[in-house]
Amino acid sequence: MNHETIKIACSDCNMRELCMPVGLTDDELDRIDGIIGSRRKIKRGERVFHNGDRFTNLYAIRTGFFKTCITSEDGRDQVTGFQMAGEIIGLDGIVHDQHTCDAVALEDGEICAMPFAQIENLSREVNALQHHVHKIMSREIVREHGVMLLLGSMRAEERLAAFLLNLAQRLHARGFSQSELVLRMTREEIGSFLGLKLETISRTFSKFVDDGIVEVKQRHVHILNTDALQDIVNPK
Amino acid sequence: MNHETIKIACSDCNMRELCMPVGLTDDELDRIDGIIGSRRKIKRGERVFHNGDRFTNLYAIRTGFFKTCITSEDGRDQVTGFQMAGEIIGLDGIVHDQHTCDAVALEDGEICAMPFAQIENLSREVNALQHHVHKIMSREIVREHGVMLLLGSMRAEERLAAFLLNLAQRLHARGFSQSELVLRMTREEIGSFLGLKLETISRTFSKFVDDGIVEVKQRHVHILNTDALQDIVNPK
DNA sequence: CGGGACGTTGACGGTCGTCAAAATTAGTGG
DNA sequence: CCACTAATTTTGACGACCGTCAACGTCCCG
Repeated sequence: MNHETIKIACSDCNMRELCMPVGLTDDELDRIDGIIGSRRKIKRGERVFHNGDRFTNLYAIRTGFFKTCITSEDGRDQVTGFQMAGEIIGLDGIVHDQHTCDAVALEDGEICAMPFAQIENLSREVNALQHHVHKIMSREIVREHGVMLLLGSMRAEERLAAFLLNLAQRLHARGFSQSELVLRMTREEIGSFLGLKLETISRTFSKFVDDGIVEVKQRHVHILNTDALQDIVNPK
Repeated sequence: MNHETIKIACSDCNMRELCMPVGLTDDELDRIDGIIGSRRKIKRGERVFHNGDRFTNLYAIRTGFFKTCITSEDGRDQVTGFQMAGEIIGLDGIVHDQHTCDAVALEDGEICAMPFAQIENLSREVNALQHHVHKIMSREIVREHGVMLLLGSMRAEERLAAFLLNLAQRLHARGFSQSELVLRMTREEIGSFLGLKLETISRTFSKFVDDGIVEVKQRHVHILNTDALQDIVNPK
């Protein structure tokens, strides 16, 4: 193991409001700090975990941008999500003590490894932590319902519009601009997530530009008309 | 409330291996019995819960066949899953104390309501229950990853073949035939789940019949060639 | 027996995938 | 810093797949 690891505390982490339950006592917070095993730097392209890896940790993203993807037997690939600071990855591994997807860094970043056995131990004593873990898993289930709606019933323009609005909203919640965003993934990865081919992503971007809804320079996207995007997602 | 409710015990339930962790002591099993609030009969078409309902219970299906579906603002509908005996529904409600989908019975059945607050209480003391709850949620996340792969990358024939194999396998695990199944849902509901229109479902069934892979009489499906279905899902 | 829900089939068109080529950018090593 | 190669993106032409619309058939239940 040549990963750089640093001992760190949630209490110092500016992502705490995103990862952690609110209203903890100092004592509870200290105890949660104790289960954060290590902070690990991840380089672009590096995998946090891989399909088939033994499951031991959940990972909280401190910085950076990640994707999770599954590969079917015959080599089909599906991006199941893009994750950013404050989000938790690895929940797929619990059921069979083994990860069923890959988590890959799309840019350099840092993650906190949290041994799941310790999370279970501590959540028996800290009710807020227990409920928080349940909420995180439930949130992921609800998020995936939304993706199923997108994949099952939306057309290409609707999918891309929904995708851009979702990204912008999540970045905004982290203090970034609501209208300026930098895509950390390729057109192919967007396409894989949205169930479309990269050419369709490219064409749809071009159409949005023609319609004056966004400006696109490479991976820099400037949303000029949020309402128009919203109307595309939810045609009245 | 005019729902018929019956006090019931997990220890008597023949679905126990499916709902419950294994290796519990008698004492632990008794305590889990204690949180099963009521057994409720559900008629075909009746809703177990509805989008917007306050979340208080998870529900274990004892008998019957159910669907869960979400509706978007503009009225789009997406079936997010079909559930049968031994499966748990309601996990979507945890994150916001409110259900975000509908659960509807596709045939008469019985469910066990399990107050989630009591599940949390007891799982602080019974480790096997705690871990079981985590596994159930993780299993649902992994299942949805599979649906995303299906919706994102498969063609109509592949989707329907995967759907039939999945149903047959789950029914087989419950002691039913591996090759004979009765669909409890309409073509439209299958289509909604698979991201296809009902006409496409009907046409694809017809094609499978022409190819000698299945026999279809209404909702009765006889799988004649499982390998052929498998080859459709996973073309080599 | 009649009405309504459900299912099947056909014709046609639109959306998006496929294939190909060119343009632009990023990455690498000299 | 520059040259060169690989990776990514854009755009076009064409066709396949599936959606839409319509008509008809079947089953179920009162």
